[in-house]
Amino acid sequence: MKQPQDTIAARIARALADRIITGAIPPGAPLRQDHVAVEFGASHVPVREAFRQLEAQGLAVSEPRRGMRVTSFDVEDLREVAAMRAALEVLALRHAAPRITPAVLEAADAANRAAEAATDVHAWEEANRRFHRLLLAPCAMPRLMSSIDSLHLASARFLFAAWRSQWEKPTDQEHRAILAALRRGQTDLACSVLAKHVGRISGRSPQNKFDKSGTYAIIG
Amino acid sequence: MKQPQDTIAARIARALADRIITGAIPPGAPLRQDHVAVEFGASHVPVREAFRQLEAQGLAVSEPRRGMRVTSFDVEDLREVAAMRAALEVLALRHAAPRITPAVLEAADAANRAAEAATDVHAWEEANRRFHRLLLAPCAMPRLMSSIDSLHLASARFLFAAWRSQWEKPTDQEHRAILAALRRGQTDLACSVLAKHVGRISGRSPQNKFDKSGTYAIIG
DNA sequence: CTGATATTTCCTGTATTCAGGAATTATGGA
DNA sequence: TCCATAATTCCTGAATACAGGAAATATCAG
Repeated sequence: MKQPQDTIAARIARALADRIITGAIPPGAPLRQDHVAVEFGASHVPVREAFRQLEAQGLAVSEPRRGMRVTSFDVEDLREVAAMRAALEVLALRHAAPRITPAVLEAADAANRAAEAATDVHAWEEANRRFHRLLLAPCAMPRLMSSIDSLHLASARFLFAAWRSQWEKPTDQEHRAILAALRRGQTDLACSVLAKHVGRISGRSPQNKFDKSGTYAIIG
Repeated sequence: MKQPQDTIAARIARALADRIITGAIPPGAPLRQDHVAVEFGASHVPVREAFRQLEAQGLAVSEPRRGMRVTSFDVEDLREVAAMRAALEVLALRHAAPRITPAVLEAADAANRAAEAATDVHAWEEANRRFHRLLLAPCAMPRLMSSIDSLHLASARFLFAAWRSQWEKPTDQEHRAILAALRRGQTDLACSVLAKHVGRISGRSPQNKFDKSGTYAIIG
């Protein structure tokens, strides 16, 4: 259960990150270190380190002498994340394309089928993220992949916030188009489809469910 | 001297980050928390938090149960940083261009003149970074700007590592071309010049001064 | 010289305590 | 009554002391 090469701070950070992403801890909520410490049966030192990790992931902000607070977001943030994802994922795909093997394409296809078979938003998100990551990872650029992962985290927050109650599964026709282009070696086409596809996420969520103040306005 | 709204951990992180970027602490060097603590007259708790901040900036890596270590880098990392900068700075400029005022252009011009008047690499780097930041900041995308800042940090590390001893000042002709294009409202031209300009940094450093193992191979 | 063991070093985490700032509540004056 | 000021309380930031454990180093026997 508990890996020895896994620090308590890292475990707390993962648990809190998951709650923030899924919306279990809402945007704007304060994170009180003593409260978290007793919940995880730890002292405040690893808790503070976990807070720093959340801060690095953009999931929380520290207001000195006033504690940590879960970050808020609005449609503008979603658009920004989408634009950054488009730019960076296209860059990654361009470098990855020559190194993508048939095995990778097959795995990505499987991930896409898993997404289309998903029955809830959580499973769909996991499969969708896996699809993107499989195609981009061959670029072998660790810093770039880490940035993309962080953006996917933010995207997932929006997804869960907007589509918690009712959620209609998208068809992911574009995923298939990307795979088809890659199979034919049409890197440019794959990149342009990917850019459009990622750009679409900022239009796919129901904007009226976010208010403009940046605070939480969710959802039945 | 000491701002009250400034935590000890943040001060330690800034001081260490500066040393790492300038090369005062070389790549691969271990960061021992107790040594840092006594040097700054602090306990190990804020030091560990500072380490996390360095980790978030990509300046150090934590090997669990073995301590922190300053990250190494090689030409491949430089190319990756350059490619990411090109992608993200073009994105930022495209959003910033319609909001750039004559005052911003004037300030950028001043920064460029300061760069050309710089007598040492440190002053040049500061002015160069200011030039880029002035033109991009009007995009009003905080996450994007923070990513670009982080990439500039990494770029500066390469710059200081490669050009510590002898350093010939570049002419920054391209900076002027970007400004001219922006003054004429030619956003596309400005973006393409910027992309080429940023891409050039990966060819401008003397590659032979980096070895392939990723360790430090610098410089008189 | 080699390999196993012992020692040391230092990272990770706990518990306790305290100082200082922020927010809230209580108090007093107009 | 209402507003401004003062007191209290809460919580973060930080220090100190200490324990457990892993890794590196030194030591010693064969």
